Amino acid sequence: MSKGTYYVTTPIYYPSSNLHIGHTYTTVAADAIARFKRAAGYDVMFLTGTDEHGQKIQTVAQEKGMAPKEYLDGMIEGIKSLWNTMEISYDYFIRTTDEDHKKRVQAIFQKLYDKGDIYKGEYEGMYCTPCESFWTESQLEEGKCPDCGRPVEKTKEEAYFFKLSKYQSRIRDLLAGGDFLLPESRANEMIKNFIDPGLEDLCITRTSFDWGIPVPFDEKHVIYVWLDALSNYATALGYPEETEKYKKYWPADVHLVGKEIVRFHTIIWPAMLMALDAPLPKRVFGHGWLLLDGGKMSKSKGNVVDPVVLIERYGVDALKYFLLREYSFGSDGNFNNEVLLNRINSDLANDLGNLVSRSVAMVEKYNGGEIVKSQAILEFDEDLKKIAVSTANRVETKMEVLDFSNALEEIWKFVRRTNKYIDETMPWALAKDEAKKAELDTVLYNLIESIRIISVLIQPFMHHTSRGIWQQIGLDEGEKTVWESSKIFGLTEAGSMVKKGKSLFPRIDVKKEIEALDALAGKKEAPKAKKKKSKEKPEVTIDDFAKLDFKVAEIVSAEKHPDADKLLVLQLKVGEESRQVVSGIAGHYTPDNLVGEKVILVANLKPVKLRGVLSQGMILAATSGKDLKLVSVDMESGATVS
RNA sequence: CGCGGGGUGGAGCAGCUGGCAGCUCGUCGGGCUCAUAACCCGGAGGUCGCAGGUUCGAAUCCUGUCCCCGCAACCA
Repeated sequence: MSKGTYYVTTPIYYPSSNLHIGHTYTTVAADAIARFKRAAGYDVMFLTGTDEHGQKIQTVAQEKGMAPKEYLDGMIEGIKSLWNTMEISYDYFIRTTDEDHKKRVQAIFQKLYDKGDIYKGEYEGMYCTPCESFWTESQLEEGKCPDCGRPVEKTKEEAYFFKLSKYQSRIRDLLAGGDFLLPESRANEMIKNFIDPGLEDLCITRTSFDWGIPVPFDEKHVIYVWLDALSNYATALGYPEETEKYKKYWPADVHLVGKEIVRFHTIIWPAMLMALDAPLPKRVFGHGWLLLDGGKMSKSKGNVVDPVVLIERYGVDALKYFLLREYSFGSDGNFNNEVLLNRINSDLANDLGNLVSRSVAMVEKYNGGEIVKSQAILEFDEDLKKIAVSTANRVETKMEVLDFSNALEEIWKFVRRTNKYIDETMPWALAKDEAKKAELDTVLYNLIESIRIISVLIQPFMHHTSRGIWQQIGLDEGEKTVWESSKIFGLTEAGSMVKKGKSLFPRIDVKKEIEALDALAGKKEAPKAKKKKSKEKPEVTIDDFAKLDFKVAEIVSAEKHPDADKLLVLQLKVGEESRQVVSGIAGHYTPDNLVGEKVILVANLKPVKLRGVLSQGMILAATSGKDLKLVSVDMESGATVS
């Protein structure tokens, strides 16, 4: 009976804080695929889980005064309960702290090492001694440790490397080749940005923290994120053991990932598998982000949308429908409450909910709730039936390429067609004429049958609603609710009884709800703002301060830096002395209106070259959000400031 | 000339393997009264960022140009 197997995954999420709507988005999409494929007769494996190692987890747990595992157990309980609430039909939930995962990662590491694709080398990075942390150049904030604000030093440590470079040309072929990575534009991005400039071997272990899986033969090293995390897709099936499950489901049919981690899934992960001589996943889909007011959602901006609030108010199915219907899966989309509420009202309340409500009401009113089959045929029937039985095929076509939005749109075309059928046949008019009883019966039958088909079609996306509909139209889950039954018109049995129930989707007062949601968001932001202040810099003594030499300087001339957008090159006069300073204020000041300005210079800062131009010191400016103003003072050039 | 995405009726988007410019919301007018003030029909509204080119024909292909947004770089 089974058409074959289908293995779909979400990324494993990093539980350093609560999940937001972006995580929900990926997971809801994966769930829809899983349910759709199951309905279509596949033996489906749907995997999700959490990535639980790394320094950040260790730190967060420490801040809360907990052991990492204790902290994680709480977080994972929360995540599982969220997926539970959302009726996410995952088959397995992997945690990278699972003992069997750890064992398997070690086995993979060993295998790669034996093969010669892992070697010992030296990792060079910026090290903050007090925090015992390595940082990459880009993680540094103003050249200082992003955690404590203290200076870092370039330091080397022993580490293991994976020979990523060895697989460069094979990876390039893979990405250039076709539909391994969708949407296609992302493949170009990978090739041009990362592969063509040359892949570097990947550092895969650390000694600077210990919350991770130890290297099997060298315990002071722990395996760093990628080898550990990416392996989950295979270890969840038992790999590297050739278990039944592994043989059955590997390779994965699709990895769903957000665009920010496409790189790891389409370069590092395939390279690892190549090194292991394991089959590659068939496809990686890099979906877009949900943006908030046009910007990226981030915890630091405090603009994260909490799915739980939305579910409590509008229900799981409404949120799922919205996420899948509103956005093109491959591109970024703008999230906002008004769009959400309007979509719920128009598609779910007005079109679908109201269709069920009015149809069931008519069967009750005109036929005492009983569905009667009659021989009468109306001129509108044929068109309705044609659309009814052909919608499933169109949905299948769209789902094949993960086009959720248009898959749902196809179903809704049918929903609207059914609403139109009511207007065309005017059952209330037929009901007034005894002679038209047979026609009325046909109309009511066709309505309920159409609703049955709709309920089957929406099952992969909103199975809760499907059940609600079955209750109202007197249908039991069974052969009349399986996917294939949506391709046949006429399965509803004569004599079955309908019963009006609660509204499937009550209409929402958009204006009121937006106010309510804003109020909720407002309350939540207040405590968040306080938290941010904890990021103040450490206390200093007057001696520390006295080390700095501040002077008033006059800007003599200013021009744009030849090779940088955001930099201006300033010539300053400090008393009798001249200085050249490069400053990152091009976004806020034009060279012209700077000349003659008197600003404050940090005069004894070590000179550096910025994009090739010498900078002897820095000038002070105040910033708030996107605003920036130079600190200026009306004092003679050369005056000291303290 | 770092990489990439985008600029289509009031809003949000689709179309982009070239062939009368489409969808949802909003708006205006009409119909209906079974239904969750819902449903159905119709109208108004776009020189598809701008300028060239290829073509019988371009939103769709090519060239140039302007603007927006990510990433990268850089912000002493």
